[in-house]
Amino acid sequence: MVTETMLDIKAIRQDPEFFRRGIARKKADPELIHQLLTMDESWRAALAEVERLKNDRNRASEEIAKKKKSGEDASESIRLMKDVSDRIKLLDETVREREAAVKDLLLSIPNVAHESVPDGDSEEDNVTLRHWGEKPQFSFEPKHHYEIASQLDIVDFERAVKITGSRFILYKGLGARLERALANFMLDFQTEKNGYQEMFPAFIANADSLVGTGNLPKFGEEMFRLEGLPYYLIPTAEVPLTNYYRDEILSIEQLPVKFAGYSSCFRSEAGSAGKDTRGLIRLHQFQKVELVKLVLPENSYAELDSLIEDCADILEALELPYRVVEICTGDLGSKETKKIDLEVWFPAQQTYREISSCSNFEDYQARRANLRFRRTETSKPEFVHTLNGSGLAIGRTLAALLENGQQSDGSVRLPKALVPYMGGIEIVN
RNA sequence: GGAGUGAUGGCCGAGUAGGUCGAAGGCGCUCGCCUGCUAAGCGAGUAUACGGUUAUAAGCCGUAUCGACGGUUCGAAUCCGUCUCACUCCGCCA
Repeated sequence: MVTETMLDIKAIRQDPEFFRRGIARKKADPELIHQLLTMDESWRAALAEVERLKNDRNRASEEIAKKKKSGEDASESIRLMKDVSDRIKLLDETVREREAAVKDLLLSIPNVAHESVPDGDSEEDNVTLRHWGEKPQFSFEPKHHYEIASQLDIVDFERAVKITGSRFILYKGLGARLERALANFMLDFQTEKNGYQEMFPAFIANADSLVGTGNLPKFGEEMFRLEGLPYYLIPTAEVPLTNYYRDEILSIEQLPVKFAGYSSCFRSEAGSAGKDTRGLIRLHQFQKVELVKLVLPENSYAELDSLIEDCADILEALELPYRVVEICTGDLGSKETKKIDLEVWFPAQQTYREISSCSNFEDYQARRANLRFRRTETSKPEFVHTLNGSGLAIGRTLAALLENGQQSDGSVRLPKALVPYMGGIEIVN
């Protein structure tokens, strides 16, 4: 059963002050905690009352059964219980309403950031942790990736708009080959070198799965929904991979689970009109190799570090300069406790752009997706911690390769690691 | 898409003239006994969630859960309705 619980209500009852401070760091209203606890109390009061009535009813039912068996008259008890049953029906409704209210409030409360996350108000306050690689020097004015792609005729922007619409593209010739080569290279790398299990999921997921990862109910407008069906195009392979063990209890030997999944990703990009409208940066459909880990709670921050390394490995193998950026509390999503972005260098724009995002959700998704493990055969199930990171977004990787590898004659030199995947082609021209 | 069958605990599998059924039995598993070792045998235990009590322990009390949701009833695994899924046959396709 998928729950819509986000945080542990028991933990909040236990230490409300901790959560007040925690959500204040994320720029949410600390008063929410008070509202939550008030509603929680009234829910529990109603629950206790209705459970007491049900207890009465169960007892009376036993009595009635006995009387009937021995031939006594039970009509008086039955008359009394009819009244009790009616009251239960009404109170049950109250309990349901208050429970729903508690869940709504819980959903509006963001996950508390890890103590190591830097304070900040916005993306301005994110902290660059390190840089890797030499930015390429050009003896000419470097072109934008979309200019290069158009001139080499490896991406057809105009006809893709005709066929589908804006923010869709079509890879052509060596562009299509490059897209395929990148997918194969990334999957081979993550499975052979970094020990992930390859997964190829359906690109459509049901509502329960999207609730499990936290895409629903709050972010439904960012996804494409199939008309008349409770199905959505997945915004990332994180959805099917994280939900793979939903409602299951794993044994401790199975952890950590490490999945690498290739998929198309569909984003409606509602509210991003006018942003990055050219090129491969912001599309309704792109391909990505996603890494997902299910891990022991005590290991999740070490696992986040290694996840970042696994993603950075790809950039290094592709000889792309990048930097590592720690997201501050004000820029952190409501679900993550800590997030590190990898940003790749785009010479034409003279800027770094996000190409991978690695996050720890602690037990946020596990709680929603009911993803648990047992330490021993007889111990109580506990929630795992879930993490994911892009390893990597293929469209943006392809764009970065074009810009960083461009030469004065308009051709593009490919990194050595990719050449075997391109059937020996070193230069795209 | 058409026709039919089914859905019970970790697994298998009883249970429909509604009544102490959270659910017989078996397997598996855990602990103990026994046994040169292993196997066999003997005994006990073995779901989850939520609420209450409590030390945020154990235990105890209560409520709910027999695919899901809703209904009938004092009372539903058992009756009725809707849905979902699985399997078989036909059709269609890659």
